[in-house]
Amino acid sequence: MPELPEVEVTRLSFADRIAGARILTVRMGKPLRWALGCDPLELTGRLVVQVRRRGKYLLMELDAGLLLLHLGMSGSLAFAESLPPAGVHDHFEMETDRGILRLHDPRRFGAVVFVEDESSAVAQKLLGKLGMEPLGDAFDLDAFLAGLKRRDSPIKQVLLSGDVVVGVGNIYASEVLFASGIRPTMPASRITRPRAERLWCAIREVLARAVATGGSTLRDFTSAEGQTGYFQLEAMVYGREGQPCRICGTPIRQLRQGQRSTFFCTVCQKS
DNA sequence: AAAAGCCCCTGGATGC
DNA sequence: TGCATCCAGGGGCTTT
Repeated sequence: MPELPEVEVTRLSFADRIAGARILTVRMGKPLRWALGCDPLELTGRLVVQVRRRGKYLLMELDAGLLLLHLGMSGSLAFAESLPPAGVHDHFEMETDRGILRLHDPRRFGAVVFVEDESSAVAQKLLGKLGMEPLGDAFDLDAFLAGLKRRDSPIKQVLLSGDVVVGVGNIYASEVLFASGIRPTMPASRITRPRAERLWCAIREVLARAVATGGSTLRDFTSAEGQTGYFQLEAMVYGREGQPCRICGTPIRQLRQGQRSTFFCTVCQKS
C-alpha cells in the first residue's frame, strides 16, 4: 500500500504525540515478515524518543534501542488514546502512557523489528543499501545521473528498486515518468541528461505534493489519525488503462514490468 | 555486480 | 450462491 508519501504522512500524524511516551505493554499477533527480535517484555518501561523515516521504513528511536517498522503492502498504523478492540489483522500493539500504537496489516508483508542501533547487522541488512532520500537536500542531481548511468534495466524498475533513490513505489513510478515524458521501458543508462533532470525534479515535486495532500488512498490507506488521502484523485496515469490521457487524449496503456503494472501514455512519453 | 524471478499473505473483484 | 482465477501500494532472497 504505502509508498514514501504515505509513510511520511503516517509519521507526521503521530511522531510528535508519541515522542516522550513510556511503553507499558507490547503485544504481537500473527507473525509478520520477520520476528520482533527481542522478548516484547523487554520493551516495557522504555521511552520513545522520536520517530524518523528512512525510505519506507519508520525508525522509532527508544531511549535504548530502535524499532524498525515497515508497512509492507497493506499495513497502516493507528495511534490514539483508545482504540476499538483489536481485530484479526492487528498484529502489533504497543500500549504507552500517551496512547496505543497499533499496526493493522492483513497481508502481513509488514514488519516490526527491534535492533540495538542503526549500525547493527540486522539494521544494516535492511537499511544499508537504500538509495538517496528524494525529499530535502540529500537528493543530489549528479549522483542521481550517475546512478542511472550504471543501470541498464528499464527506468521504471530502477526507480522501483530503491537503490538509486528510495520511496518511489509502483504508483509514483508511473506518475513521475509521465510527468517527465519518459517511456517506462527506456534503459536507465540511456536517459539523456535533460530528461534525467526533469525526472529528478518530478520525483521531488510529485512526492512532496503527495505528502502535502495527505498521501494516496487507493484502497485503505489512512494516517495514524485515521485520515484518508486525496492524491488518487489526481493520478495522471496510474490505474487509468484505456482512459484518455489527461494531456493529449490518447488512451493510457498498461504493461507488466517485473510482475508489476506500469501505466503510460504512448504520445506524451516517447523516449 | 547486476538483472530477473520467486515468494511471503489475505481479500476484493471478476468470470463462469 | 459457490468456486476458480487474477490482481493488489513491497522487497528480500535465490538464481542466472
